[in-house]
This record gives sequence, C-alpha cells and structure tokens, in this order.
Amino acid sequence: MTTIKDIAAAAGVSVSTVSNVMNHKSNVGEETRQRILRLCQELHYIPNAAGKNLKTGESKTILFNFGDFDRSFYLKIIEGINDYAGDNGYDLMICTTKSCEKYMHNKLTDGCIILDYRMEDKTIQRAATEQYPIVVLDRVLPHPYIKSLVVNNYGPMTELVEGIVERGYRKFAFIGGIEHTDDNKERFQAFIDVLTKHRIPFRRENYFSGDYREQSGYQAAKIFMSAPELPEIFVCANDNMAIGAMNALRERGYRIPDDAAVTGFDNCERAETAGLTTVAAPDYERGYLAASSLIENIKGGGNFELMKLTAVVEWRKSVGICPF
Amino acid sequence: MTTIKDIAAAAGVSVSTVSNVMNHKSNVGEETRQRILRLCQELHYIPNAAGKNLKTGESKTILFNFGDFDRSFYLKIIEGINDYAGDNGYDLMICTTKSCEKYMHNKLTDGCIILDYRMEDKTIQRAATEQYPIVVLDRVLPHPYIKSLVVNNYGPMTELVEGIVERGYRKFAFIGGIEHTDDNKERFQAFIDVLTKHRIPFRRENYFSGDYREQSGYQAAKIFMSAPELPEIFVCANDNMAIGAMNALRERGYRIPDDAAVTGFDNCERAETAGLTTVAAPDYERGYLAASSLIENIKGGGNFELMKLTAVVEWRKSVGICPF
DNA sequence: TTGTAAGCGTTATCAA
DNA sequence: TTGATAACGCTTACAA
Repeated sequence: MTTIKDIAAAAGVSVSTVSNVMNHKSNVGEETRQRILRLCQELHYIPNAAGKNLKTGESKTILFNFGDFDRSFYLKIIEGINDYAGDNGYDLMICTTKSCEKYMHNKLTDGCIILDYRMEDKTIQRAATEQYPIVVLDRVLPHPYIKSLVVNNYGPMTELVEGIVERGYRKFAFIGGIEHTDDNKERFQAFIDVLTKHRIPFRRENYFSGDYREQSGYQAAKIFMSAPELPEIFVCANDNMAIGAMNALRERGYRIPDDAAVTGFDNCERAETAGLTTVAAPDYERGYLAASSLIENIKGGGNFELMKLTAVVEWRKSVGICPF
Repeated sequence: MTTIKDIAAAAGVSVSTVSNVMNHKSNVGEETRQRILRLCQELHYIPNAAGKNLKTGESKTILFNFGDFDRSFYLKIIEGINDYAGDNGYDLMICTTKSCEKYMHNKLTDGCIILDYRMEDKTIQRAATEQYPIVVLDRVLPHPYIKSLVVNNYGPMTELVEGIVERGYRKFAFIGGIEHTDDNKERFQAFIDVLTKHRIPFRRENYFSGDYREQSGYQAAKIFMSAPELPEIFVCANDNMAIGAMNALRERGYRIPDDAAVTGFDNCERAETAGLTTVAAPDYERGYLAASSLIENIKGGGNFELMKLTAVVEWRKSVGICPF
C-alpha cells in the first residue's frame, strides 16, 4: 500500500509537496510536479480516503441507502443517482440498512439519499444538518435539512380505481404494503376515497396487510380464496404482491381477468411481461433528481421543498371489463 | 457530530477509557462503563470509521462492485452477499465502477467482490494481496489472492443447444455479449461446439456482437430481419438481449416460437413472465458464497481455488418443436 | 482502573 | 517553491 510518504521519499521531497501536487495547487515547480506525478503512476499511489476525510471533513461522496432486494426498479434508481453523481464529480457509495448509520455520520459522506423504509424517521432527522443534507424517497419528513422526493401516489391511484369502477367492478379486495409507510397510506386512502365517492361498500375483512413482498401477496390471495366469496378485483399496493396474488389465483385455476382482476403499483420489470395493470413511476428520473437535489443542497444552493413526481397508470390485460 | 473526545469530556474521563468501553475491553470499572454508555446514547455518539480505520488498518467491511443496471438479478446477488456479511459481523459497502478503486486500496475495506466486467483484470490483480483478498464473479483470473467464482456456462449452454438441435432447428443465429468476457466466450464456444458436432453449418454473418443490453438484442434482430432469410432460432448470450430480440420480432409481426424461436441466459425476472427459454444461475447463492469465500479468506482460513456453480436449463415456450 | 502519548495518512498553516 | 508541524478521531502500549 503506497502512501504519500512513500512518494515523498521516492521523490526526495516533503509530503506537503506531494499533497500540493495531488490537489492541483499552483505552488509547485513544474519539474517537481512531473517527477511526482510519474512516481505516483509507477507506484500506483491512490490517496487514502480515510486520511483525507479525517483532515478535510468532506468526502465528495454521496450515500445511497436501500434495503429491499425484491424491487428490481431500485437498480434504475441507482443508475439515475450514479449518472448524476458521476457527471458532477461525486462518488457514490451504496449501503444496506445495517451499515448505513456509520457512513452517515462523521463526514464520511457529504449527504445521503434514503430509500429504505426500515430506517426510522428519528434516525434520519437526527442525522440531517446544514452540513449533512438528506434526500428521502417515498416518504415525507418535516425537517429543515431533509428534502422529500415522492411520487404522487394519490393521483394515479385515484385514476386507477376510477377506471376500475368505470369498468364495472364492485367487489374489491385491497392488499396493502407496510402499514406505516406513507406510500401505503396514500395508496389506500385514494382507493377508499374513490369507493366512498361511488358509495361502493368496502369491508375491513377485504383489507390484507402485506409487506410489499411477493410472498405476502401470494399468501393474501390464498386467504381471500378461502372465504365464501372471491373478490372481483385485487388492488395491490405494489407489483410484487400483485404478482404473488396472480400466481396464487392461477394455481387454483382462476383465470385473470375473467375470474378475478388484479392491479399493482410500481411498473416493475415483470409487470409488463405479466400484463399487469399498474402505475408507473419514473425510476431513473427519480434517482437522477434525488442526486441532483442532494448535491445542490450539499453545495448550499438548493432548497428543501417537498417535490412530487407524477406517475401514470398503465392499463394492461390483468383488468378487463367486469364480467360479473 | 459527537466525537470520542466529547464523550470523554462529558464523562470526565480520558479518551482511552471511552475507547476501551467502545471496544468491550475488560479493564474498565463497571460504574464508569455504565456512565459512558449512557452518555453515548444521549449524545448519539457513533465512532468515526475513518479514524478507526486509519489506526487499526481494518474495517470489518467488504466491498461489492458492479456496474450494470440492466440486470435485475444483481439485486439477488447483493442480497446474498448482504445476508452472509451481516450474519458474520461484516458491513457491506457497494460501489459502481468509478469510485471502486478508492475503496479497494488502503484498507478502507478488508476485501472485495468484483462483478463489473469493465473493471480491468490488471487493476484487480494489482489490488489483490494476502491482506486484501478478492473474489471475482463471472471471470477467471489467475492470481494467488483472487478467488474466481463462475457459473459453468459451457455445460448448460451445451445442454441447451443440444436440446434445440433435438427439436429440429437447423438455422441458427447467435447474439453475443461483450466480446472479451469469459462468459460470452464460453457460451459461444459451447454453442459452436454442439453445432460442429452435429455438422450444422454456422456462418459468421449469423453472429451478432451485442453488449448484453436489451437494446442491442433489439437491434440485432432488426438486422437479421433485413437479411433475405430469417434464422429459425436466435440463441442469445443473455436474457436482456433475448427480450430485445423478441420485441423486435413481434413488432414485425413474427410469432414466437412459430416463426422464430429465441433463447436467453440468466433467467432474469422477466424471463419467466416472458416465457423465455433460458439458463438459470443461482443468484442469491452466488452472492452468499462469494461473501462467505471472501470473509474466510480475509480471516485467513480459506482457499483460492476456482469455484464453479452449475446452472440449469429452463425450457419455456419461446422454443417449440421446429416447424420448418 | 485510569491516563498519557504516539501514530495511522492526510491537509493546512506558517515559516524558510 | 518547498518543508516542518499540528491536527482530524481513533486505538494501543505503557505508565501511573
């Protein structure tokens, strides 16, 4: 492991001179600079980020945190973040829940983007400061140094359920995601508001509380199938659960949408091939915007206003005209 | 930002005492320990990893590097790595190509798993040492401190192409991935070997060199469709390109597999819903094994022998019985 | 049981 | 144009 000292020794100069070269300072003789640069190449010198951080208190690195490996659109978000950060001189570091706090504090990173719903509000709010701005995705957090970037769930869910009602469906089941998430609350609220508006009854037994994973949708559908009457349509809080539900229904020989219709939310990769009616959020764009907001805020120029992106309903063959 | 000094001051002790508490040393009085622990809670003290690394030269963190956001099974690999690392007291840090080298050197991480094919062999070989073992996925790299973990491409591709021949197909097209990758070479070699064995001619014009992305498969199919005669089957080096090809074919009104059959490789999420015949690699398991090998090697107990995982062919409806 | 001090690799300040 | 030196937050001998 080559350090700045090794380079200094090899070049016969002091460490400060090497440091000055590495940081493109102008106070170094051209000949010395060249010699040092050559040595860095030869000895494969890469400055130690820990040492640098410790001293400067800034890392030119942003952190992205996620914790759900079932949602393939996360990769699109990462791609958006990666592209913006890369183009703007910032490194991207990604971590899963467990290790995140360590990197958030202490200026190991300059700011972060949080997507993991298991990260507690309090933790995030405590970490955010003027010097360490945070962007949260898919949740709204009041705090002077946290910017929330959400996709508007209420609007498109309203549109979706209105469309379903229009197609004649009346007996609804709702497969919800993690209860306390804003996403889930908004999606359910839009759902129930449309039903109320049309005076369509919805009984609490027809709400199943899942965890956004495919397995829980599968399980939910199994439970609904054991009831005396099958719902006409399963509105699910995300695609994974919708796909789980579809699988369970098909296993029992039900056809979709003839025997029961299903809708999701997210427009994940499989939704298209599965013909699942769903709501499409702009993932790459979300990531890109999150990174750009964060970096603006790190630099001090930005703002912390809530930002809403709009998603659109994708009608596919998992919903037809209600045959009942 | 609370530092060890703040805690020491608040508790009226020296920093070494605080350090001893944080590191579960036994040489601290019980009452002092309690007081310090309480203060850490109250002041939200989180030890600065940079300072710690710098001093100890170890981070209890492993690094995972990837760089392709199109391949959703990467998340499964990450999940496997994350689970093993988490269960064994290691943190996981993930980075994309650009920022990787910085974290590889200098003991910012204790070892790494490399999946990005854009990372050069030389770079990896230079970074690997007894103190910094590396695991590479999907490529074979001779080096005393690099362990290669590959899925056996040759075997399952042979099985796949044999099966295709058996079903009566004779006019093949091959849509390859990035030329220099071992994956691509092996997949193509198996393909050509089976054809040769059965004396089925394959002309170089029927090889298209893609880049593993959906777009390049789409493009490839378009090019093949502009030739006088359409191949009976498109064997693709991965699923993304296969799905791209399927889309292009369908856009022109061709039915799959009636007018042309298609196969992929990877068994990505969409492959199942798309009914694509493909080869399934055990992704979660790969990640898990990679992490376990790496951590063994960090601890010094492991080995650096090449490890091969076997993939299996998944026959789906994108290949039928050859109608020609 | 606790404290002192050196040092990890860097940068910044100041002096030469 | 260069070099000493202190400091960032932490651990670890060693001394008290």
